[in-house]
Amino acid sequence: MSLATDAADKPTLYKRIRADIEKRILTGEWPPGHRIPFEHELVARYGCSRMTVNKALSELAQADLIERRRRAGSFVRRPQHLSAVLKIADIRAEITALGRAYGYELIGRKLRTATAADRDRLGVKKAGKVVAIACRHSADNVPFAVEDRLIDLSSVPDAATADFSREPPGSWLLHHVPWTEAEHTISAIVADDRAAEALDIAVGAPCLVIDRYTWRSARTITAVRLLYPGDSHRLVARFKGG
Amino acid sequence: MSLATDAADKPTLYKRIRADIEKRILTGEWPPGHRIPFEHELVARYGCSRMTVNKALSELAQADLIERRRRAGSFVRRPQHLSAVLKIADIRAEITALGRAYGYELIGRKLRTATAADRDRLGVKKAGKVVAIACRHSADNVPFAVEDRLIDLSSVPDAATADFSREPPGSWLLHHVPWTEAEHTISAIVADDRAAEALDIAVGAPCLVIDRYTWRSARTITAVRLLYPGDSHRLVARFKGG
DNA sequence: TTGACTTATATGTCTAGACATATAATCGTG
DNA sequence: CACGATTATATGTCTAGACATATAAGTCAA
Repeated sequence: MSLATDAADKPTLYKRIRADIEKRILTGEWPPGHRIPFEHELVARYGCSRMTVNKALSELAQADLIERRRRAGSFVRRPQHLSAVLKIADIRAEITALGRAYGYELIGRKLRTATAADRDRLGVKKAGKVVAIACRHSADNVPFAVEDRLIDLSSVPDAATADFSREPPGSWLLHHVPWTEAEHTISAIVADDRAAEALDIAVGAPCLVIDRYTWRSARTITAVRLLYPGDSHRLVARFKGG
Repeated sequence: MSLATDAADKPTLYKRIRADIEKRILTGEWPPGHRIPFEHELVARYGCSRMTVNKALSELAQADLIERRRRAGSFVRRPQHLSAVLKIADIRAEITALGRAYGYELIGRKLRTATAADRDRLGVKKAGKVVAIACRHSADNVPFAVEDRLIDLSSVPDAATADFSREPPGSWLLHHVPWTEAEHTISAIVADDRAAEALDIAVGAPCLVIDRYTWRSARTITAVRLLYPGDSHRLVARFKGG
């Protein structure tokens, strides 16, 4: 019987507070920039202790839905563009799932102290050790993608001794290192001599480029550039919306 | 004077507890499946109250780094698969959000009975009416993307009379038609004569292509192809792991 | 052996306080 | 008016308890 507002079942109080606020943000009732009620106001409204509303607000802040500023209050954060779920699986899994034979070839692997370019690419300031890896993935013996990767050893010490001659670094990392944030940048280029040779395509042919950066908290794990032949490969994202 | 482990500066206690645990997980000292110390053990180790370690563990759980089970304890989670939220905003909103001047130009608009090619593109069998739209988006008066769109009028009758000379069809649809499913296909091509002229780039220059199909229930709403200059435009997707 | 019941226990939620800290607003002074 | 010092206040962190709840593990009967 849904007679009352929504105290029907019985989620815990802080979850209800969180859900209430979340709903108002998502429906646009509280637009970006809107100041949500102060903790003491919510305490009064829900008749609970401050720690309870604090927990609700802290979780909303952790989820980037709101921003909290001392002395000023808590505010609805800006973004909320049209968002979609894009699944970019581990390449080995992707090819295997397509029912094609996966091939992997390690082209090069170097362990070095981070150069200025490496630090710039990883977005770190201190010069620690890194592993640079170049490799090629193929499907049914046809080049599928070339990979150029940098792994920060201060974040992933085990990568120094991992055997990447048989297991692709992407798969290895996925199974050994949890990540909290990542960023993909997708762009297009035309193949230069080196790319053309590695992918067995013509110089000047279009290539799809995916630059992926992965972090654990604020710490960089790895930066990878994947080059796909653009006319044969397609990145498909299917998702549900609202 | 970094003599101790890392109590040098002074993050709050619960953050230090969280960081300590996180580090052990990252280094592999506590592999997936490992049971981390019970709250009361951490309370003893850090000499604090249970709420403090609870906050640290709760955040690690919210970040999916650990899994907490009543009566059993807290366990290191297996690293998650790579599935991500890709944000592809409405182009007008995207450019505006960048703080650049949005420009829009309708190149052509045709209302016609669906041709075989149209039906194929929309994935429909019956020959209904469609609107074909070609337009160009610019940022600070520089071509940003060209759009080639087909709208199924049997799904969106209002589109027949909508004024697309001022409002881009993407924004119009986003605000008038709810969608339930969409699919993006991203690929790379080199510019042909027509694309080169529209985007003001050289013939043979790389272009990023996004083909987007949108449905409501099983009904096609629209199919659109967006062409971006590949060397200047980047599609950025930032997301949280899970 | 299997299933049902009981118990012990780790986490989940909550309270009513406390002090710390960053900072928006205000006040004073040059 | 400009600028530095002061103050008020909202959030940040923490405590020492409490009771709730799910469930692993043990117990006992069929």
